Amino acid sequence: MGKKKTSFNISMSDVAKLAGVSAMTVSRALRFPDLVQPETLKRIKTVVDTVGYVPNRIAANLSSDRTTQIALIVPSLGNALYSDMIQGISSVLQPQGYQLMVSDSGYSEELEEKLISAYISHRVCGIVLHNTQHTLRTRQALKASGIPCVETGNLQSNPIDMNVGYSNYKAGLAIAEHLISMGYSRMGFASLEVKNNIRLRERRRGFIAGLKKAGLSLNPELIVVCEGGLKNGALALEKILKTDPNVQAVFFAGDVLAAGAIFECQKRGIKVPAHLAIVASDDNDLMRNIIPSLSTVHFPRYEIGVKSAQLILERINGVSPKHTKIDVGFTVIRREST
Amino acid sequence: MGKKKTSFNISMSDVAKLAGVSAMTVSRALRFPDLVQPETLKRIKTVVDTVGYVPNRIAANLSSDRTTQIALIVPSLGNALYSDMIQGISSVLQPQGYQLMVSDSGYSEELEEKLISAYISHRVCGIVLHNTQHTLRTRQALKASGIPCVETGNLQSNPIDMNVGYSNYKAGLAIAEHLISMGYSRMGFASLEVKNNIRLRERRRGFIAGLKKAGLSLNPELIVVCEGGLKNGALALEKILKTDPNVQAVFFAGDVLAAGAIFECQKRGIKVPAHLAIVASDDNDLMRNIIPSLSTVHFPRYEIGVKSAQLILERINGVSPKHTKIDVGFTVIRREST
DNA sequence: CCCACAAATGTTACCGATAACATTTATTTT
DNA sequence: AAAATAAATGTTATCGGTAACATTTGTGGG
Repeated sequence: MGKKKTSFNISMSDVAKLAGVSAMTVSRALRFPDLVQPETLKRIKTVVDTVGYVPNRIAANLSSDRTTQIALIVPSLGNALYSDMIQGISSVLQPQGYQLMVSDSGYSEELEEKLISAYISHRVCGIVLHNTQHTLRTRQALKASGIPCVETGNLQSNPIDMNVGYSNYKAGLAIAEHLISMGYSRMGFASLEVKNNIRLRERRRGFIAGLKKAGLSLNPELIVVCEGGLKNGALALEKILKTDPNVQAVFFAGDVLAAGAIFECQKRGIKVPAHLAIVASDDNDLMRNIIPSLSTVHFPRYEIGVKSAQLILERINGVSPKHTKIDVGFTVIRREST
Repeated sequence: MGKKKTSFNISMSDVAKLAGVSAMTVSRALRFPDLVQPETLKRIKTVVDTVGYVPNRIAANLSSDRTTQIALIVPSLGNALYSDMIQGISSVLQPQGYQLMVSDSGYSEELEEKLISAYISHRVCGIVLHNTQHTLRTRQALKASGIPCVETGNLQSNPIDMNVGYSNYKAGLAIAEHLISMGYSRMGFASLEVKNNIRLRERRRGFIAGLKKAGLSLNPELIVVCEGGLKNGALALEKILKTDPNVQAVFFAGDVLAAGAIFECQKRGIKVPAHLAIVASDDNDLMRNIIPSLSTVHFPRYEIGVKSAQLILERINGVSPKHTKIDVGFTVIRREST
């Protein structure tokens, strides 16, 4: 067992002794003060404060077989996108006394598997996975664990458990329709590598479908794949213009790329949208304020966070949520760039 | 005790029974495979895999009185700045089998206190606090807990425990020197509210000191305080120009503000740096790629993360770090905006 | 003044792992 | 081959709380 000389910590029974009560009464005093006589309560609180007792939640968790920790895994904390969702989750969890733990999978399915395994091992009471792909073993382990799990972002056809998000396909389609309605017909598309990235694939698929619906097609050479970063947005634009100098509108499926493209246009003196229209697919502060401001698709990320947290809490409280797959939709916002 | 009907989980002794060994051997098989005979090991592993056993780390933590979780609290996850540091921390922790848990204090000392209290309660084995102020009780609780703690960002005169960062004062001073060396003398300064924000206060103090050293002074009316966001950077610039249309250079102590100012200059047709020079104080992708690209101070955030994690691991391993206060320095990077 | 019943507190067993020590089995030394 | 040493596994007590049940104390009704 843990016979350790370390731990010069005060335990609950130490507090109990000092207050002249049993450990159980201390436990009650801390969790259900109403069940303890006011004077006893006061005595206990005094002891707790003076000795600086901090309950050992590990022991509590083990004994009660429940925790108040909820895990969130995002592909990269470097992307401020997730911030809104985190705020949304926290806004629900915080008041209920649950803690959120955030991890970064670095876009790696293997790392994600490790993280999730660790979280299951820690018996977290809920898991939120944002826009990630999962290994088969991850899916199985999560299902077997019975831990409430929400996948956010792209709406899945076969979610592990619950799903809150939007249809990237429809978003792509809506972008196409928007550009078409503005009178553009000669289009380009740029994004990060779509392999292993459902949401980008879906957006692209939707975009192409939207064009087709209007009798237009997308020249395959104008479908550009590039690395992330502002620089690469510029490079993607360059590539597209080289392939077809007469392209009228480009959909950058990624906010950073679009911003990079805008900067490149500034450099080259290309007027946006007079010479070239540009749309991005994630709304943020930069999209709104860059010059020209960028037309984008806006996803209600805060709401996604709220809904996800609510679903998990319902599950924890033994309620079966009516809907375990929630489409929060999106909005196409037209700004100066189209 | 926790006599609960829930938990239809497989425990270690279940695995032991199935494998025909004692629980202790299973425990060893999982943690020190070398101590277990190969065939026994194989038998155990087979059982583990087939029943999908996931060790209960809560129990392990309680028994061994140690955890492998390290907490990081940042003021806002909305700021991508922290990402580099997080990567740095993870790069050290990951290979050693430690997990990082990130929380957002929302710039609130009270929330931070709660979070830290929860982390102490969870007996995390290390805590990293980035650029936050702390309540007295937080400081006391942390000290009493004995948990290794690193404050990152601004170098403190009286850290709670350990400290990895840079001098914001020196950074401000360096910015002043840079601008002076470029021949500017009529300066402005803009930042978020400095109250409760040591690092901004320090940068400003350094900046003013740098000017004074060169016999220059900063018109107090040209010290502007504003809210965050691109928009407000623009507003701050507007305010400064209104107060003194002949100002030559403005130091925006905050990357987002500086970018907002650049956009405003574009809008107004103000040539940067010909008409007005602009410097920012945190380097990132946007600073590098915005047009004109922004001169900034670059802080080695990844390295801060690495160093912090190393310090904590040394402590955990019983090594007393030689230096518990590390100055990682910074670099002034001149780009097109000055 | 006794009994029923609620309020306040205590007792006990145990959550699921592990450290320390004990025991058995295999291997080597003299 | 007996003794000494190492390798492999088992036994026991326990980490610090909590659920369930037991007990004591307090209250009101008849």
